[in-house]
Amino acid sequence: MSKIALLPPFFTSLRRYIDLSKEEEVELAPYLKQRTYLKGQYICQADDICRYQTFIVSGLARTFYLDTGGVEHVISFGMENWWVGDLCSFASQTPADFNVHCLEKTEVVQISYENLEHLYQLNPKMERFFRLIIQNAYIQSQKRIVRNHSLTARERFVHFSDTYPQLIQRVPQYMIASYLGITKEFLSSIRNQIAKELRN
Amino acid sequence: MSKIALLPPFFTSLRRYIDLSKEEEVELAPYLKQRTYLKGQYICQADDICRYQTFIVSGLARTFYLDTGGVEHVISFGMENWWVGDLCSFASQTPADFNVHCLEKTEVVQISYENLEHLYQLNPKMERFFRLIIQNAYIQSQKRIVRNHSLTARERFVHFSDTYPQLIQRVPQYMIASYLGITKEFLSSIRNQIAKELRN
DNA sequence: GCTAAAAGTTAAGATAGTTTAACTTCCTTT
DNA sequence: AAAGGAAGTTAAACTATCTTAACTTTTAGC
Repeated sequence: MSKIALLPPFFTSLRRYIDLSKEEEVELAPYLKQRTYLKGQYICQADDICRYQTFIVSGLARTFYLDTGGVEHVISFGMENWWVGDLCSFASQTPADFNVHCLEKTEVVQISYENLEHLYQLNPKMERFFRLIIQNAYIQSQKRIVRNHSLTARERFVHFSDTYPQLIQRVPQYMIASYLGITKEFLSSIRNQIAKELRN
Repeated sequence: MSKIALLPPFFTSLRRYIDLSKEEEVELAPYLKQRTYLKGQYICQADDICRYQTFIVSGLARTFYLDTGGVEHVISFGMENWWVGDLCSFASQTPADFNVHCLEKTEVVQISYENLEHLYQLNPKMERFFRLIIQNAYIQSQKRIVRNHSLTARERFVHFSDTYPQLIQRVPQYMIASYLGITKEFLSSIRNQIAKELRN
């Protein structure tokens, strides 16, 4: 049992960007796969080919890679209503650099490479939808580069806390440090410093 | 006089991603604008609304922004066959954060916001084309975040030199330093160090 | 060609962030 | 309830990078 219907929230998310009739939903549905990952499982692993674009209905995942020294670098978190996956690997169907790792039980809707290419042909609205989704992701990515250039570690942490207050609760601190590009020790000292200032 | 036809290289670039018949080219042409910017001119200025997606046929531009302290941060360079513009401003038709500044005389093909939305309706291939262009830009942007996290300043400079050897010649060093997220003085000392090592 | 402005260099002193390592707290599992 | 491991903290020593400032070289306008 336990597999509830994940398609309604998925279609709700589509409808934020494109108009979709009930008939079109029915047409798309056969190309979509519902799945539940347990805490600790991987949606995508480095060196495998990323076979799916994955929409998170509930739960939480992080995308990270291992550098040549074996150190983990978190490059993003994905939660409700976000898409995750190694887009480079998916688009070219070549081995992934990134791992997508569930930090909680995570329910998803997935589209395989073949099905997505098929859907693009079937309904041009899908092309528009992903153009818009990826466009937003790209804009956010540029803004992150800007922040990395012009903010201090402390300012980046404050921005992160303000932007994703839920994540501060749900994600271990050392992963947030990695996402911000600093060590866990330094993040700890930043938090300590902020806490001290609040006391005064 | 001087305005040569910029559309052929533009269509050649489109054809790398989508099939386009001669008739379709003719159909698109009225929505495209050719323009030449002189060295030093701005394709887009912060606080203005970015009205065009701009394809560079020849020349060179940089995208930069001014932080709250008035310091310039170069976020990208654009040369032949690249698209430039403040995508965030363009997509939402709100004031831009970025400036796009020509470092050389730059010949471009531009599409206005209204015309692009029209073209998306007119021919769904355009939606596909921009989905692919933006997808590549996003993948590159993610890779840049990865490099910023895991490489030293020196390694980032070496990667830049290897990837864009032409730009090393064409772009003032202080702009490259800014792009790499370091000071011009530090880049100077990195180059000095590399030159010394080569002599041994 | 001359001159001023822009770009690049050098070096000393300052600092944000890292490293190491020892310690504490908090979860899990049994 | 005890034990072991994962996560988080603290602090000292260290390093990559920045800041400042004086200097040199290159570029561009007259």
